[in-house]
Amino acid sequence: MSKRKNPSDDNNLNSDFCDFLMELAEYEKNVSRNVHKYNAYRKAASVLATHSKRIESGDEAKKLSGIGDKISKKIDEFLQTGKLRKLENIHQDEDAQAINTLTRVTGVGPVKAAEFVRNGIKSIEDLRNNIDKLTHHQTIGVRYFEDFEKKIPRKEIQDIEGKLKNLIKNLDPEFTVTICGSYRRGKRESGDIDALVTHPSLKINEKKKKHEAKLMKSLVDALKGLVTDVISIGDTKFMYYCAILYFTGSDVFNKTMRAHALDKGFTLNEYALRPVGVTGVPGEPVQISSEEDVFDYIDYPYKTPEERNM
DNA sequence: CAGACTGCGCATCTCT
DNA sequence: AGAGATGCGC
DNA sequence: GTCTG
Repeated sequence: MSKRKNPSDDNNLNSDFCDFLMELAEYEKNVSRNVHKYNAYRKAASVLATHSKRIESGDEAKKLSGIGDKISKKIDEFLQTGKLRKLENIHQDEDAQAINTLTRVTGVGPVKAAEFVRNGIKSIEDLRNNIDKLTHHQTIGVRYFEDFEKKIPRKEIQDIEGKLKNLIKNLDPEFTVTICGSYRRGKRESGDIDALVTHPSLKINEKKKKHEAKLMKSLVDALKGLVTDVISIGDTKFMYYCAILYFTGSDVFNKTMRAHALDKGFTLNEYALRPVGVTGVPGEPVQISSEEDVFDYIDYPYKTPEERNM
C-alpha cells in the first residue's frame, strides 16, 4: 500500500540527484500521465543510488545504464547552479502541485486528480469536504491519509503477524500465513504489510469453487476484527511459491530474476514458472514445491529473503 | 527511427 | 441487465 | 526518457 519509494536512503553519495529525479518521475506520472518517463526517471535514480562513487559530471553519469542525454544535461545543470529550471517551473505551477498532492491519496490517480483540480478541488482538505464525490477506495484513502504515509516499525508488524496467525488458526488450523515484502527481507520498518494466506484445499486444483469461495468469505469475515476497512475483495488464487517469491521482492530483484528466467527459456510471474517454446508461446506451468525450486529450474543461485534487498 | 517499457484483478463507469 | 472500457494499484 | 532492434 506504500505509494512512495526512496532510492535516496542510507549511504547514497548521489542522493541529491536522486531527489530531483524522483520528483521529475512523480511529475511525469501524475501530471504528464506518462508512466514510461516515470519509470525511466526512477530507473536512473535507482542506478545512481547504488553507484558507489559520487558522480562529478553529466558525462560520467551517462556511462550508467538508464541515463542518457537529457538526464546527463540535467546533472550538469544541477552541478553548476544547484537547481533545475524545469523543476523550478513545476514548483510554480499551482495546478501541477495540486494534482501531485491529490494523487498521494490511494484510489486517486492522474486522471481523477486532474478532474478534481479542474473542478476546484485542490487539497486533501477539499477532498474531505467532498466525501460524496469519492469512491469507497478514495474515501478510505482520505480517512487514513496521514497513516498511509507512515512507515510501520518491524515490532508492530510482528504484533499484527501474531494476531493474524492466531485468528486464522482458530478459523482453520490448516491455513498458513506468511508476511512477505520488505518485512520478510528483514527490514527494520516497512511501508505496508503483505500477508500471503493459503489453505491445502486450495492447492487441490479446481472442482472446489464452492468450497473455495466459502473459505475466502469466512476468512474475510474473521479478519473483520483485525481489519478496519476493506478496499476490495477478490477470489484470486495463484500458485503459492511463485506468489511468495513475487511478493517478497524487492521489485528490482524480481526484475533481475525474471530477466534471468527469460535467458534460461522460462517466463516467470506471480502465478507460475512456464517454459517458453520456440514459437514464443509459454507452455504449461512447471510443478513447483518450494521457493528454491524456482531458483533451481532457472539455474539461479538461491538467495535468502534478506539477500533480495536490491 | 519506431516501438517497448509486465500485465492483470477489482471497482466503477459507459454503452447498448 | 450485461458486455466492454477505463482508472487504479501493484 | 532511455534502450533496443
